[in-house]
Amino acid sequence: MKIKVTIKDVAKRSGVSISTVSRVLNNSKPVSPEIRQRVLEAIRETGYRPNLLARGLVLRKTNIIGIIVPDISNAYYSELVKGTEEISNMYNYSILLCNTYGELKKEMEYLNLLTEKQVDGIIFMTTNLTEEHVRWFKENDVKSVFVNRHIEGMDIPYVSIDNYNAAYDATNYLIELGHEKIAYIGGPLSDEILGMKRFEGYKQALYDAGIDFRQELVRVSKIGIKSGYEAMGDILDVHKDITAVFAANDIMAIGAVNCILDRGYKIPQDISVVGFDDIPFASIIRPALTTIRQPIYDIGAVAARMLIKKLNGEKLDEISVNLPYQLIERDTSAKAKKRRK
Amino acid sequence: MKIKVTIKDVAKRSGVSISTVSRVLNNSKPVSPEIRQRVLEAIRETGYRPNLLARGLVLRKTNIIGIIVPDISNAYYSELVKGTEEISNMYNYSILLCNTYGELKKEMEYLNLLTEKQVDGIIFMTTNLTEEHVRWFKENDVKSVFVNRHIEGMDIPYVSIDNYNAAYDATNYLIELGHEKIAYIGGPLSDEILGMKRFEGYKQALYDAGIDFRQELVRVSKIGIKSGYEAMGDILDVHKDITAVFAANDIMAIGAVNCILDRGYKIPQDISVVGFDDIPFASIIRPALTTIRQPIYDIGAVAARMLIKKLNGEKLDEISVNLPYQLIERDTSAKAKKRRK
DNA sequence: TTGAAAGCGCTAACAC
DNA sequence: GTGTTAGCGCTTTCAA
Repeated sequence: MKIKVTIKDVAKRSGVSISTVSRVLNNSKPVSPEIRQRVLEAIRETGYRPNLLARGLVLRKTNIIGIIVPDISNAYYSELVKGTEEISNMYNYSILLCNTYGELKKEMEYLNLLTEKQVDGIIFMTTNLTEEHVRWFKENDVKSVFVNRHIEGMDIPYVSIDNYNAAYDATNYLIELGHEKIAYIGGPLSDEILGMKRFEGYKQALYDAGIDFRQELVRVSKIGIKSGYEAMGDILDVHKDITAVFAANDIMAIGAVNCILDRGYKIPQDISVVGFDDIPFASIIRPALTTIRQPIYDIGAVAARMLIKKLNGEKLDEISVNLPYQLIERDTSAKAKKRRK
Repeated sequence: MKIKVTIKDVAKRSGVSISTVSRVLNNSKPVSPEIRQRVLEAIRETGYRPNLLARGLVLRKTNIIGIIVPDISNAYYSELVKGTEEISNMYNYSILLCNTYGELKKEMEYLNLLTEKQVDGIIFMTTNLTEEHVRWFKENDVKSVFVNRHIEGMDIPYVSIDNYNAAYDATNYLIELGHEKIAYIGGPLSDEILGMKRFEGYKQALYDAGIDFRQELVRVSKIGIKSGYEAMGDILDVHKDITAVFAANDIMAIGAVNCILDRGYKIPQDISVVGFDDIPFASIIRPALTTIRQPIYDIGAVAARMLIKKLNGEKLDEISVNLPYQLIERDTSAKAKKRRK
């Protein structure tokens, strides 16, 4: 076990005071060239590494950003975390990763833990923003940025996409292909985005096109391939004549695709499917999935950038950012066979 | 901006010394019930939260584990990180996430950064273990655990699976199905696992079955769906009569599957495909991929558990652990049409 | 059982 | 330009 070498050792070895060492370390004040040289040499010889913990204690700054996600093994979140990680690293911040399984209890624990660990800021993601969250963020003024969620009336920035309009566009795309019986598969209603926003976009598009909304054509369940599969099955059991389905995310959409295929229907000839997110696998599965592309990596990157600006006391141009989305036409969607009446 | 409340404030408010507060906080020494009560109350009233940074400085313990991965957006690594995160959290450790893109430079930077941040230990993953890594780990005695890689002659524990035998079994499975012309698609040779171990298992299985190894049937490239697709294409251009292919991981296998399908062959009737890893999407794509299942989550969990034992000074039962793997038969593999001679 | 004081490794006034 | 010193918020001797 080597003994840790500290700033004192470097000071002693180079025959200067610790403040001088600190100065060359941080370039915080001028130091004469010869002394700087001596110090640098001593650092090299001793293999000195500054203790960032100690520095953090006096500077009240850890250069650590906490990131709270429901499920890091979910392609959506891992891509997003990658974005935050890269940007953070660029600005000399590290990422403390917290996985919550979407459980409120864990989320609250992590929120508290992160503040105790003195992280400089928090990037927060949850599927279900509750009163308890709101209260916490009101009581604890930790610099934070939200992703995909938003607390009304608080100045916590957030980054997302316009889920309502994106869902509207996706549905409308199917309508323009001539589809009328368009099923909807979504997340639980407790989920503001996957349960509500996208559902509303779907309904509005139907409405604007003069198509009656029919509750029998929608299935809502927890998010997952299997639920997507089952939801599709439930609908197909009763409504064999649907010609299209819009799923609130790719995971559910892929489940739906598998179900449709397993039942012997052809995609897109018999049934068109449109997903949401454009996770990497959307383009890989066959048939490749038509979907709404979210700039997932960018969302993470922008969230990190906004947080860092906040940490630097810079003014944010906008408190909330909606990044552009895009409809990606691939192989699961086609014109409806029967003409629209 | 609220002013941070410190242990001093709590002490003042409850009319005791900071040492007493510290004692009730940590249960480190007996404190009389009345005083304990007073202190607890003061803590509640002030909303005091211990500063873990300061505690870490004196205890020389941050309860943070650094984890270094090539690509967090890769399903394999994100699942693995999930395993470490969960176990770490159970034992009161947090995860500092470092994404390297497999670049040596970034890996070294992170290694240094993590030690400066005083993490208690490091879980290290790389695709290509170099001399520089070895040197670093020799010079810095940071408690670490390796995943899937191993430094010969050092007592750094690692956890993995037996890649050689798993690849052997996968290949042998195809042989037993009657296949003889079995192509191999793998990672770069610089990659100890995806380039070497699995390749050798493949060759040995061929050898043991009396099948001549043919270099023309192997393609090696960087890891990715696209490379898998292209590698498969290259082979198919020349050798239209192969009846099976073993890919060194699922990503490449999925690329290969898509290529085979795009060229109008049927899977598994014309060509069987076996992958490696059993990433979540292996069971989702159609046809579902036959593959070797690695207990990915468990690998991460075990790595974390081992590291934490090390941090506690507990003796490890084994310095290196190979977790069990399993061949999962799904829909991309079937008996060869022509009988083996 | 409690308090005073030293010190973890560092930065930043403040003096010189 | 350089050194001395007072903390940052906490734990832990050491005395009382």
